[in-house]
Amino acid sequence: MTSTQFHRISKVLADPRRYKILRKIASCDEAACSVLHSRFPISAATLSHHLKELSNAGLIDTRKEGKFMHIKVRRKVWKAYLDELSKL
Amino acid sequence: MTSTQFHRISKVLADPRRYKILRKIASCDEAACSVLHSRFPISAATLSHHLKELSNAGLIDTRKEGKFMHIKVRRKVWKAYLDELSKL
DNA sequence: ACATCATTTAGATGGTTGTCAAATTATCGT
DNA sequence: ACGATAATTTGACAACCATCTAAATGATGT
Repeated sequence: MTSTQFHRISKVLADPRRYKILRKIASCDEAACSVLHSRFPISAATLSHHLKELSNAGLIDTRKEGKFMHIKVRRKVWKAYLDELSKL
Repeated sequence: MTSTQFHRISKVLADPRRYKILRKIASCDEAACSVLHSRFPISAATLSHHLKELSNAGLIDTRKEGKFMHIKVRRKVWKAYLDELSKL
């Protein structure tokens, strides 16, 4: 894990709502964008923004199926991030 | 660890320089404020600001000895934070 | 009492960030 | 081709944040 990615992940975790979104995604094998939208009291644009931030940080994988977007947590990246933190 | 403290710590870790400061403190048993200041290219006011953020998040303990300030990482809080993250 | 030192606080500044509405894009059903 | 749907992008806005200088505070030495 590069220093750049490490700090990207740290920044992304700074927003409580975004962290909740990440936890929601992590609570199932794969999450649908529309389901996330129905669970969080924010606009579709804001949800899209947060998902982009998570994706840019490398924390999630996304795949499109027709109009629908499916998201899953990249467990290996998450583990690497925790390993890095535990070096403090 | 409360949800509030958890998010405070996450926010505090979002700034790369502040994280470096935390690592520096963690690299020795106890760090002196003046030593930290000599090691980071920021003003004393900015260093003070960052130390206050770290303290408010509960990540460090500070003690005064005359004019000098000494700082150490609260290892138990750090461990609790990592434990929480690993629940994802 | 006064000067010096270490640190903190106050206020200003410029950059960042989460939120929205509106527009846009891509997909699907008719 | 067209309308509806799911999701993204754009631009604006308000709030947040790291940085600075200057001033203030408290401890120390004379």
